[in-house]
Amino acid sequence: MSQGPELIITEKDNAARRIADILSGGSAEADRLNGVNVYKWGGKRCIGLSGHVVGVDFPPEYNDWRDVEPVELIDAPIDKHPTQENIVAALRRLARRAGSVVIATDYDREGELIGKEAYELVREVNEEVPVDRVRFSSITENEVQEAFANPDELDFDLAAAGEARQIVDLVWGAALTRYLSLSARQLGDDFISVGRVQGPTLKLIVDREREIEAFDPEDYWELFADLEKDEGSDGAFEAQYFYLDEDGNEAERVWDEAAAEAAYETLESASTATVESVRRRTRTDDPPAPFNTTQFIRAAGSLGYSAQRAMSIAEDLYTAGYVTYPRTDNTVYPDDLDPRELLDSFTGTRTFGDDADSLLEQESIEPTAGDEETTDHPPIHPTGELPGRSDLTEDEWEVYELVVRRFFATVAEPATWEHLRVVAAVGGDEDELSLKANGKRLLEPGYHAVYPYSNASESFVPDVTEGEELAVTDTAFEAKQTQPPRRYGQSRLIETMEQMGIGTKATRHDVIQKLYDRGYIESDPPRPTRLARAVVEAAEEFADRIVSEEMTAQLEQDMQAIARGEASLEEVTAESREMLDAVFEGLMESGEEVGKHLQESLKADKTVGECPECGGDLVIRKSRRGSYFIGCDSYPDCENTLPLPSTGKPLLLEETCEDHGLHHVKMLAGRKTFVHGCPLCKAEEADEQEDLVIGPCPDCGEEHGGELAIKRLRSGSRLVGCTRYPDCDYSLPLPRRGDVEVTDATCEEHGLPELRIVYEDDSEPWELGCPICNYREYQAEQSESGTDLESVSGIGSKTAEKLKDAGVEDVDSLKSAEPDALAERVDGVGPDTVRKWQADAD
DNA sequence: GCAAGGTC
Repeated sequence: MSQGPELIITEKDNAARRIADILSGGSAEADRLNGVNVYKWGGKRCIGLSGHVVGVDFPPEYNDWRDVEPVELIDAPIDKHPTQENIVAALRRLARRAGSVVIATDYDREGELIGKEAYELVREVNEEVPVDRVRFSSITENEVQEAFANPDELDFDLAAAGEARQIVDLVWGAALTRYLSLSARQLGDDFISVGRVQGPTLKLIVDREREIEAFDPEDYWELFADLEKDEGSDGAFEAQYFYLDEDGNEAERVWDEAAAEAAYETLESASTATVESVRRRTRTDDPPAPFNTTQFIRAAGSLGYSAQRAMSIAEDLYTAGYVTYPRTDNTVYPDDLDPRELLDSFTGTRTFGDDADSLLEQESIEPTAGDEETTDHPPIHPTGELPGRSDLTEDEWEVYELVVRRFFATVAEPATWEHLRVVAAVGGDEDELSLKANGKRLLEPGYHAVYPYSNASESFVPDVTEGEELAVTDTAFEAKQTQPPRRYGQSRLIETMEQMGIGTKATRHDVIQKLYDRGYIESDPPRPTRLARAVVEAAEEFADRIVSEEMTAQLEQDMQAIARGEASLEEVTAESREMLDAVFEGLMESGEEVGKHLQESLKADKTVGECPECGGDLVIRKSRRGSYFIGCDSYPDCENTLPLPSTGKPLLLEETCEDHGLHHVKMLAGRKTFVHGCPLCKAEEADEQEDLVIGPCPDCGEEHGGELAIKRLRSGSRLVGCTRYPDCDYSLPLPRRGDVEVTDATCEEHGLPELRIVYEDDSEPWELGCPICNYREYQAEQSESGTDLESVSGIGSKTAEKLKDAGVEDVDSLKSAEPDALAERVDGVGPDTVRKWQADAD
């Protein structure tokens, strides 16, 4: 029997802490090793990894994209190397003296692989130690105790299935990405990527855009009448004309204009309608299933959160202990979730107390269940540990409330509706027309009472009886057109990816973000760029698999075969490599074609329009200082340029300027995004507008007689600046939006008039006051707050709070912090993470 | 500097 402590390895720190807590009965203490948390009690140690701590890649001699032919990557060796050095080092140190090891990573395929990676790291330093595997699908007392009482073995076949995926993804992704990037001469930051998941996702978006463009609208007409039970009563309602089509189905759209007009003539001349039938039905409306990641993102999406933002908030709420793990496919609550106990934790609270009480009054509580029951994690639900209102930001609170209320909904009663359908007729025997109205009344609100995000709107139709005469008080004849399909929104995209089986709960939202980062999509809902179309077209012609969902479907089958022991990793990856060989044979034959097409599309994405000076192309360029401007493609023969605003990244809109034919420009800058419009119009407006002098320049007024003036720049921005510019560059900013008015009031300190900003819409004018005082106040505010830590990607509100506790107040102090020392002070944060933040902040 | 999958 080996001596030494038992070492428990989990997939993440959070799980390690909770498992240690359960197994130790609360006595475990946290210690830090290499900046990694280790929980200790009795003869046990528990450490959390950070997902994969080793990664697959080609050896360094394959690193140079220019030196290595992409095709060579197909049969290149693949190495595994630590990617999280500090965690790997800590694990090795613990493993060396461990008497036994228990792998307690997540209960899914990737968890098995992560477990196997940990196993190999253990074996490197300790050949003898026995290694067990435990499996549980939620970190609760019962499940964890049960799992540790019945340890199992690692499933090496299942892990091999995951490894096969890693290899196939790397080989196809890297070889094709390098090929496309090289052929389009796009090396560096702007490389052109493809992959098994991003490919089909991008094709989905491009295909939809193709449908929209190919769409041929059709005219149709719809007819409506307002009916009233008794004249002057409040029993008025709208009814719509319908008829039975050739197949005997009810139809409302009239496709023939003459027929529509004839019907309308009858309708318009009718003064009464006779009720022909009344049908009343009671419908139950079942409460929704528990949240998996996709449905959570969708619900948060309807509150206005992007997929990325929703997940980031959920992550913070999870880390703080308020909600369960947010990455899950499961829509069935585990047996040991006791709804009453969880509801109990909300009683007496201001926001949720009343609803929790009313739910607890139900005789029996039977939570809803969705179709997916998985072993990974429970559905997303509140943990029962409640945040105070001031512990969370407004957004966090809104998302937290959504999760709480979704849980409430899943344990609430169904709603019942009364549907009332009335059919009435107008006209005589010859030209009789049918009108229908559908009313909806909520009889029992059920779950809607606790879940206001669902649609519970009623539509009124009064109580009428068969044979009753109704007055026709108004009629409407509406000419309409069929509409093209809508672009996918982010949550629809994620739902569709889930249906197609591409990506995972933890990656789908990242894939969408990647498409934005690569310049494939823009705006929200996302719209594909020319480059995206060219990439999809090239793939369709030469490497169809990489943009087809089939690749994932096939890989999924192969992985299952490996997991069952019916196929080997070697067989599957060898077959995949052969297919990629065939793809490259086709690409080699195409010569320069693919690259040319990609380059043309890249240029089209940047082309604003025709240069008015030389007839060449005006394109968006980036200056050496990193700012954007518009320049002529014929430079240096033509030196025409137009400035762009200094904030944001330019995006060309479809819309073009009527005067100049140039595309309008939108500046993307997160919440500060705005439409700049035609860059030439902006420049001309600035040239035409006289500077308006408002007072002496505080810098050079006395000495040189400089004066301050309200100026409009060719880039579209406005400022108060010195008339002696460029000899004097004194300036004060002015807001982009609204008209600047000069008031009669004068600032005594600076001798300048006070300014007011008035807006085109009716919103309150902004009394900006003296521009010098205003700017001074603005600067004071800025320096007080510093740059917000949360502006760094990866830092949420909870982490920001922890950093502040450790004395790091803003981005500047984060940048100057010493990573190892900071990691020691902040729970759950390693030095590598700090370095990543520092890099992001730069 | 490539992918996709974990996690932060």
